[in-house]
This record gives sequence, C-alpha cells and structure tokens, in this order.
Amino acid sequence: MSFYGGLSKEHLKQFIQRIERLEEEKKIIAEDIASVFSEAKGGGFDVKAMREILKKRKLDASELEQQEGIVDTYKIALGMTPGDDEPKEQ
Amino acid sequence: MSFYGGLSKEHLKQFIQRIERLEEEKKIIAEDIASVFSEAKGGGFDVKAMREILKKRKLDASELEQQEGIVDTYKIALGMTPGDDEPKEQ
Amino acid sequence: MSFYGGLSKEHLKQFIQRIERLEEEKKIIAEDIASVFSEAKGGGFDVKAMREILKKRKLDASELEQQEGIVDTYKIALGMTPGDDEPKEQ
Amino acid sequence: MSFYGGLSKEHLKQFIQRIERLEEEKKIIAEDIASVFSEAKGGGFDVKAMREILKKRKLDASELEQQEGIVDTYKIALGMTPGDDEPKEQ
DNA sequence: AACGTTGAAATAGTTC
DNA sequence: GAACTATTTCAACGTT
Repeated sequence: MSFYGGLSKEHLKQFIQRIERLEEEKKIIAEDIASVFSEAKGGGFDVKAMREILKKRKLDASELEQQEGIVDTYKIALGMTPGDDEPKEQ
Repeated sequence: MSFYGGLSKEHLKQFIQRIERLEEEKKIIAEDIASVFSEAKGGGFDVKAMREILKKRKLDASELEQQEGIVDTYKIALGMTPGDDEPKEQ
Repeated sequence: MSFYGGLSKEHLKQFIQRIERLEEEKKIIAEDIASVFSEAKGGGFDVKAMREILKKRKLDASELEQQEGIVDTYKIALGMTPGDDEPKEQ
Repeated sequence: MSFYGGLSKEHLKQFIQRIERLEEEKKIIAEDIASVFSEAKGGGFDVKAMREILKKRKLDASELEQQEGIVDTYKIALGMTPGDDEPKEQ
C-alpha cells in the first residue's frame, strides 16, 4: 500500500468516494420505495400485506430456479413428495 | 455503571462470562453438526443435497404459520391464486 | 379495498409493480457497490478496513467517542487495559 | 444411494433427524444468549459495548493491532487524523 | 489457500 | 419502548 508514491492513496480515495456516491443513490431509491408504500397506505391499502405479497412474488420467482435431481431422490426417501412440496413427515 | 462500589463491575463480569460459556456450548453443537455431515458424506450421501432438504423442511414448517386473510384478497387482485401459489403474472 | 369496481385492484397492481421496479434498481446499485469493493480488493486494499473507514465517515465524532468511552469503561472493569487490547483475563 | 434395499433410506432419515435435533439445541442456546443480553440491558448495561468486549476477548492481541494498523494507514491516506476520529474531509 | 457463495448474526430503522 | 422488518456484516463452506 505504501509503494508507488501516493498513487494507491489516490486509488483508495477514489474507491471510497465511488462507494459513498453509490450509497447515496441507493438511499434515494430506498426513500422512493418508502414513498410508494406511504402513498399506497394513504390510498387505503395494507402495507404489511403488500410486503407479504412482494415477498411471496420474490420467493416464487426464485423457487422456479430451484435445482432438482438428487434432492428429489432424497425427498422421496424422507417421504416428502418431490413435485408438490409437503411438510415434514413424522 | 460506576455507582454501588464495584457491584456493577462484578455484574458485568458475570454477564460476560455467562455469555462466553453459552457461546462455547453453541460452538460445540456446531461442531457436532459438522461431524454428522462428515459422517453422512463418508456414507456416500450428498451433503449439498442434504442441506437443501433441511432448508426445505424448515421452510415448510414456517409456511404453515403464514397468515392469510388480506393477503389472499390482494393475491387475487394480482392474479395470484391464493391457495396454490403461482408465480408472477404479467 | 373492494369498492369502486376493479379500480383499486388496478391501483394495487401499479403500486406493487412500481416497488418491484425500484427494488430492482436498488439491487443493481448494491451490486455496483459490491463490484467496487471487489475491485479495491483486487488492487490490494483491505475491504474490512475500508468498511470501517466508511462507517467512521458516516458517524459524527461525538457519537463515536461516546461509544468508545463506554467500551473503555467496560474494559477497565474487566481488567482489560483499554489502550492495548489484551485477550481474556481470568 | 438406491442399493441395499431401504437401508440407506433409513440412514439418510437418521442423519437428517440428528441434524435437526442439534440445530434445535443450537437455537435454544442462541435464545439463552439473547436472554442474558436482555437481562444485562435491563440492568443498565450497554449491549453494543458488551458485544465489542466479547469480540475483543475472542480476538488475540496481535490480530487486533494489525487490523487497527491498517485502518489508521487508510485514515491518514484520506486525511482523517487517526487518533481523533473526524467525519468527512472534502 | 484464496475465492466467491451462502447462511447466520447483528445493527438499524419502522411501526404500533 | 417493544416488536418487527430490513439491511448490513460476519463467518463458514465448498471450490478452484
């Protein structure tokens, strides 16, 4: 880190500043999201329920990518039906 | 914190030591879990698949508790069938 | 929520979609930040130390000093010298 | 995995159940730890500072000093005085 | 043994 | 101010 004269010092400063700028942008978007929830709430919607919906939609999207194969074999061994995912067998 | 003579000093020490003991126990259990995976692996089982099974069983257990009600209403509005959870509509 | 025919249904759908779009943007920025850290790491910088720097730049001096003061007090109570950080006393 | 009749099926089931039991124990201990923190908090102690203490006691002195050294170097590079922690320079 | 990936823990922020 | 949620941080793990 101390070689190259002050070069890496400059690099460090730039990394730090780039991150700080990106975090600023991120913060703004987070505030935008909060605004939309606020607006929805003002329109009579239940924010908590909306959050659940969003969570569910995210989950559904990721479940699609779930890998099969060995996992299914094991599920069968444990009495969990592989296609339709049933809870614990006892 | 500085009142009561050294009493709170003793209290602090005791809290810290209780936590350290509990963390020690927790660590041992984590090692036990690792041992079981190891043993299973030695027996020819696929550890990664086992982890997925465990995750699934945990998820299934918690899904059962999921609250319904408003959420279902909203799901219907968004074209997500409430009973059987389908992915995104577009 | 069920009044006004399907109007609020449309509203809900729009709120959900606006949020999903914003969350997508937010995710991209988060990934950008991760990239910068990655790049910095590739350039030989210590990511953990960088995070500390960022945290300290965000916090104002007084908060920081206050917190550090409490920690020192506790160290003394436990017989850990505050300046030079020694491991466990017994 | 499909050889030996249902033998390995039984084995798998046993591995899974052993792990689930251990994870349950681990969870209980984690809750115990949370309780101790809660109790300490109720007694007027600063939980965050306690966590720092625990972390420092876990780390050995040399590691810690090394990490703090890097942070100081970075601070200097960014024009932040290392001893007294100032917020943003511009 | 470094690397990224993933899961758990902790902190911060929000709501009631 | 207590509980919940979301974000961030940290550590473990398999991978290369």
